[in-house]
Amino acid sequence: MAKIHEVAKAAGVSISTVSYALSGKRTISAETRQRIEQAVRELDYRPNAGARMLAGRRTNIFALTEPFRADTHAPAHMAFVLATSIAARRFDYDILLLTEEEASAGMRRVASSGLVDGVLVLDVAPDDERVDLARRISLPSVFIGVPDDHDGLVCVDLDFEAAADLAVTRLAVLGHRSIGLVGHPPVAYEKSNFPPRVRAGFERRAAELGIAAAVALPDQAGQRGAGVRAAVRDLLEGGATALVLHCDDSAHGVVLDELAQQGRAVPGDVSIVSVGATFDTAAFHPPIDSVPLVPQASCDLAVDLAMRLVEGDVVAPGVHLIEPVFHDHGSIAPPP
Amino acid sequence: MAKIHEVAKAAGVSISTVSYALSGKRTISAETRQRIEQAVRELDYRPNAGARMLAGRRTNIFALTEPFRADTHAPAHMAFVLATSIAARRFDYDILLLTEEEASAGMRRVASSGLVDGVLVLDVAPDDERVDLARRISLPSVFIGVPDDHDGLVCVDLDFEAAADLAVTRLAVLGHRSIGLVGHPPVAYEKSNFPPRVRAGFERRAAELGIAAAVALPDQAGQRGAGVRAAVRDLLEGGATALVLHCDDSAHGVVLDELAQQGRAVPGDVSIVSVGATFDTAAFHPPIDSVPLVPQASCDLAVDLAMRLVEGDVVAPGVHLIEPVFHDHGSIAPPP
DNA sequence: TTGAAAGCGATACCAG
DNA sequence: CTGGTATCGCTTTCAA
Repeated sequence: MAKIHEVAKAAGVSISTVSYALSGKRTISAETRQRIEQAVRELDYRPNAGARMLAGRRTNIFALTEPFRADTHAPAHMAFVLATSIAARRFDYDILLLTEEEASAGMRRVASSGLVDGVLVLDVAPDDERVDLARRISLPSVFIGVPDDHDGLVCVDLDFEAAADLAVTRLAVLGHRSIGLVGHPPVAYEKSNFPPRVRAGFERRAAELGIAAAVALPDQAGQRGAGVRAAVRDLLEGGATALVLHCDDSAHGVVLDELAQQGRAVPGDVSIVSVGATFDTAAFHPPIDSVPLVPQASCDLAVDLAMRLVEGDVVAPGVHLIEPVFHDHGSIAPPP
Repeated sequence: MAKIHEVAKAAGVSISTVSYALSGKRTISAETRQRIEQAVRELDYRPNAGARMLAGRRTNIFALTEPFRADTHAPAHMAFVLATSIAARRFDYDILLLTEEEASAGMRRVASSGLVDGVLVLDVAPDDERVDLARRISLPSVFIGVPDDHDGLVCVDLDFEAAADLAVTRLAVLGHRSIGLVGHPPVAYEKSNFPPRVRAGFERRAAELGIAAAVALPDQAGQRGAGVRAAVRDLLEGGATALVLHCDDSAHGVVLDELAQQGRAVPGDVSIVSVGATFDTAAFHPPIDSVPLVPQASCDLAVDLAMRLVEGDVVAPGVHLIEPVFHDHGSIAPPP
């Protein structure tokens, strides 16, 4: 709990010199800087957060709003929270949590109390009420995800269309002429933003390449993945030699299990590519090729943009798309 | 972004009166209070967080340290984070997230920078490194969970022994004389704190009542819950007429599925009670009686204690146990 | 390259 | 019951 005053005295300089030495906002002679750094170390000095917030223009805190919705997938969500925190720490920023009701009311609160420098918006819904709020408050905000109405907002997301495109292209290059998509349950195509984008990219690219494209949106409510199993059978009977998966963790497992039960080898008989997964597709047996949604990539970019906004730099509003990357784990091959 | 000065002017009083009116630390005439409250509302005034931290003795922020361990169960963890946040808001406190490496280093950092008033420790391991840290820093801290060495620390947790005791007692009252425990995988009994406590409570109470008690700690690595299924078969063949479950979500499902396959009815042929679950056991088919671990209960108590510590009140160090509650969903009955 | 001093916006003590 | 004001610890402008 040493104060800047004590550091200054110990180093034999003024407090303003200490402040500048620490912030680096003014050139300090190497010698002086040495003495100050040593004093800081010896006293284990850390600037008082409150004083810094009051005197400076920065709080060094970002709010993270995350309404835990009923359909929120906990592991994926946790990965994003973690990634955000890691990204923020790289700029010496902390994360303040705004959950549930507070996800909206809290945005107002922290904005007018000057508790944070900006807001990171997680778990974005198509008709998210935080869209209006973000426009109303004076704080910079960055959405991790894309609401339907995002005029003037800064959003970050994986380029899901390009991801599906990439998956289809890789399969086409190997010679596949008929590909199936195992998607989320139908409801996800109304309540979420990205499933339709995957589907669109899938269908568009297939059309461009003159490839047969079939889509199955199995309901996952069935026992033991009955819906998913039926979807797989339908797609294969329809002539598909490859499957693109855009579904959750367990559905991936069910697909592999169904193929195994049918005695079809991966990738010998059927090729598989996962799109937009946040879990580790290499952990399956066999490992599955993937064009993943990488939380750290999204959150790094989001925090970068938030920092720029805090600095007062101009940031183009709109959706900042992250380029998809293909991860090869050996689950695709030419069709039999 | 109105300031206290403007509120004072608008209400025709001094700033100290405004401050006292808001904090309630001094009696204000009803009339004056009215005018101030109106001014506050009209200007949408909120005290500046930085100024408050600097001038007052409080930051109104708690740090929440949560190292996302490899074996952290995401949904349960999320429930605790959420519950902590809700509990804190009731005292007008916010939650600052300290994740991963920062879970420890961050404790030091926020302590010496005066960013928070206290630390809530989540996801506690038996040999948690944050134990030493908590003793070293000057901030109040409350552990949600119990480390092996908790001398002088304030900890909060469900009374797992009493929970198992309660489950056994209920079954004994109905006439069961042989009960089986389906537990976590063996490794959990070394790496976690509470599984042994459930086991101990289970065995002790059974011994007291002269009831046969068998324990199975199935490995969950097997395909389709093979380990859990084998455990259920063993216990029933051993004569058990009731099962106490202390295992994860999916293992619960497997137990029910195995019983169904064996053609045994619940609770007609076999009674079942879940102990220490954080998920909704009433959602199974059939619904399962439960002595749950309720995140909100733990976190409410933890925040209560943290508040008392912040206020300077004396809080008895040691483990503050939460009394278990039995939730009846109709899955227990007299033995056949 | 460095120092002195004016705030930042509340809280809470000392008066009245 | 209400007001004036010292104070919190730092950042940053103005001077040297």
